[in-house]
Amino acid sequence: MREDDVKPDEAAAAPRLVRKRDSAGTRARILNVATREFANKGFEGAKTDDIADRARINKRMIYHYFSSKEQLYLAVLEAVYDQARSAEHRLDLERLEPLDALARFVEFTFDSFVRDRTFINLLATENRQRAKVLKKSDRVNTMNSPIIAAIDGILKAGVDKGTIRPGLDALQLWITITGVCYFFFSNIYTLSVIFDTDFEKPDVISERRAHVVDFVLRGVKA
Amino acid sequence: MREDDVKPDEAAAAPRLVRKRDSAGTRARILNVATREFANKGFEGAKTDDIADRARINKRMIYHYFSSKEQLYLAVLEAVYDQARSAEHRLDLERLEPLDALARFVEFTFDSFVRDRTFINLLATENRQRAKVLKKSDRVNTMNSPIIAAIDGILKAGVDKGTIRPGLDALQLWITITGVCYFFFSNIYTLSVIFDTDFEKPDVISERRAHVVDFVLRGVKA
Amino acid sequence: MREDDVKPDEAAAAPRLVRKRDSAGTRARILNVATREFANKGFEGAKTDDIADRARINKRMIYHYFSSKEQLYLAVLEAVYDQARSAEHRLDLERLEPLDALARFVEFTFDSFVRDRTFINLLATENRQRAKVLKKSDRVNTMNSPIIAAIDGILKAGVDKGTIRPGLDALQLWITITGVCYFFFSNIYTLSVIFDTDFEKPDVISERRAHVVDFVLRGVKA
Amino acid sequence: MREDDVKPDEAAAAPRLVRKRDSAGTRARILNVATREFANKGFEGAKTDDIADRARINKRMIYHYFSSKEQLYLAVLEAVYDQARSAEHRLDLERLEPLDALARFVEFTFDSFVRDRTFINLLATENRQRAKVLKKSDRVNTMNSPIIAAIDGILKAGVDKGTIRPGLDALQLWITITGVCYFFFSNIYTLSVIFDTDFEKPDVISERRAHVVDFVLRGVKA
DNA sequence: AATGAATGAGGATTCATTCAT
DNA sequence: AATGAATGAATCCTCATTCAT
Repeated sequence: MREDDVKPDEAAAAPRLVRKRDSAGTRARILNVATREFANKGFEGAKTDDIADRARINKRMIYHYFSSKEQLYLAVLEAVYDQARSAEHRLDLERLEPLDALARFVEFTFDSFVRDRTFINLLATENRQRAKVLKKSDRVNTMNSPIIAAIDGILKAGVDKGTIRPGLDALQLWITITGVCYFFFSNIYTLSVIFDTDFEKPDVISERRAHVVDFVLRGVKA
Repeated sequence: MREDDVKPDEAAAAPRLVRKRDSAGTRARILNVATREFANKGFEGAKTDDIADRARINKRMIYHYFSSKEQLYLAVLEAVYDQARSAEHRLDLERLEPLDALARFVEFTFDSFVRDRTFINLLATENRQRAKVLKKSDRVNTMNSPIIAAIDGILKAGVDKGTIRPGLDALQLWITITGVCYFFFSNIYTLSVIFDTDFEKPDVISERRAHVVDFVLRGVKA
Repeated sequence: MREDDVKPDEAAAAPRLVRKRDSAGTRARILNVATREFANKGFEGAKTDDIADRARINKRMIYHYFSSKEQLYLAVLEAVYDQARSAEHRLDLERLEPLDALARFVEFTFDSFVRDRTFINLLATENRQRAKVLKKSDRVNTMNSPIIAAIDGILKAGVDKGTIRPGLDALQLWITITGVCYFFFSNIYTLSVIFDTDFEKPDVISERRAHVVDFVLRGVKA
Repeated sequence: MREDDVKPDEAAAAPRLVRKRDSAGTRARILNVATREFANKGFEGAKTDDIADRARINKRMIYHYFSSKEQLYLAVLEAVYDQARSAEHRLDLERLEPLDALARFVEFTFDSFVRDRTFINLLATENRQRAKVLKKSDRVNTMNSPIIAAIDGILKAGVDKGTIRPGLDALQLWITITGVCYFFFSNIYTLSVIFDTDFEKPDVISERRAHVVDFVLRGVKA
């Protein structure tokens, strides 16, 4: 039972002979490759040998920079949460009309999964092991508060303007929006089998996108 | 990195010396234990040794009845889909008013995850490996059509009666409902860390349940 | 590293439902299949499961009739030696002119390997394990004396008639004749690779046959 | 059914604690031990665990240096063919009179099997599996051409000088010479049982040797 | 900083054989 | 006579990690 092998990494492959004692580069290359490996194969399925091979570094370097497979995996999780948060940060929702801001957030969330399911895969792995590793992070928690605060602001503004119904909780809404986007992608392979359809086709995806935006706005409007 | 071990299986433990040559029983016991193992540890993380120990059978029997770890895992997937489908079947939504029927379906979906996250865990594993194994099943696909047909019937009835807005697609709605319930549970561990809250507490869960039912009905009403 | 699988046995396949409690038939079928299995895969490579499957009998029957894998293997060896001896017996060399008799024996030996390499394969296996099993037979030894006696008679007659040179030992000659035929077939696969030729082609075989007969007669003539 | 165990390897035993990180040495030791194991037990009968134990290396090293049991076995085959070829090379037959050269080649072939039956045993195994592994070698084929060319030269010279009869084919003669020596050793255990004699006794062996040389020369002389 | 060699504890799977009917 | 269930000891191979340089 072997996963489809990830292709050799072009970005990583390049500076083979040139590079010598490039601390930051080596570390970054390990992290990049490890992110893909853990996302594609899960924690147990990812092999340190493969990561070393694909990163074109000596296996010993993994331990030099990250101490253990688990620590490397945690570094991957933290990096990926960082990226997600800073992408949200760049959204700049405050300047939009409340309903437009929500629509944009839904689209942003949905599209982020269209581009890349790395985050979803890592979270699947981490939840299967009950967040055992993520719990050990001292950087990750409260990382998501800004987006909840932003949504809270939008809701309040919308209620004030009469465009959004009162009584909505920002955290619940965030979970709902994320979930309604997330599930389609997190389960896209089994859904494709069960419904005997290829859910990855662009038109299926854009149909889904339209439904999600419409549905969320419906549920939120005054 | 070892998962918290599943507790020894009481059901399985009982008839140690009494049982002899109980074909159906042995098979069933393997399947039960394997379901929990694969759900708790994923495909790679589950160990045939552990399954054999916990099922209190000789390891060789796994191969006698299921040929390989992968086939055993597929049998688990099929069994679990079967159960899900027959639970849906018992719902008997047709007799209710359209909006009530939808509410009941949402509650049923949500509650099924409250009781048992086995299905969620297995799907997480299976999606991480791109449904590689599920694809090989010749029993699973189209298994879910009945529920889509049922929802379609509800939507049509609701539109006729003027209680449900027109233009909704049954499959999209099913994905939305399932997703809005599913994500909360599939990601409950990482969410708990990120938001520094215990999302498993009963009052958090029932708050979430109320929100979901309310939100779906809002999105559906005429 | 899996051997080319032997095809399902038509002879054995037939009387599936008809046969019931056919002691001699069951035993014979096991022996037939086992002969092929041991010849094709060696002692270690032959699997009792496969033998049972191909003989279409319950695995337990092997133990019923033959006690163990090793005993079954010994029965195969004995049967195969029996057949070889009785084929030699039918040769009836005494009535021919000494040189013709030798020529005929060479051809017979050579042709017996063309038809069937079962014997060669079994002997290869048995010699690799230093005749450990054959030693345990109380039927096999001295089985080959008749042919040596026959050759001895031929040599003496030929010397008397002046057609065969004196000083030849019957046993040495038997080994030489057998060896000169045997080696070509026992090593036909590696020879084919080493010399990059297909030694199994009919014309290659008949060229070899002519050489062998010619060479032996040359070595023997007065 | 366990083969007589090979005695612990003195050569390998020595530098237990001293040796550290000796790449070439480790590889060579594995290859040596594996050669004996495969020769004594065949491919299926040889156990990687035993090889590791006897080579006094960690089992993992076998896979480090040779990737798999089959690759290790192929390396053994190639090494053994290499040795055979270079021994032939050292023979330097060209300087001798044609008949003496052939006599010497026969004696050399015979004696090589007296010293060591490793090669015979490995070929027995490999032929039983139809040269499946040897076929995969890209180094082995055409390895034996030099000796055929040498014999061809001898035959031509002998014919020219009138000491060797015309019409002999070098390849056929090589097969005949090899076979006439080989069979006695490849089947020495079963022959000993069948003829109830110990064919390994020195005087039996030298009697055989004299016969073979005499017989080949007879078959070749003008 | 970087490397290749080395390790020990598993991991899935196979196998000849025996048990209970 | 015949069967399917059950067993325990191997067997090849893998993996995260450490050693020596």
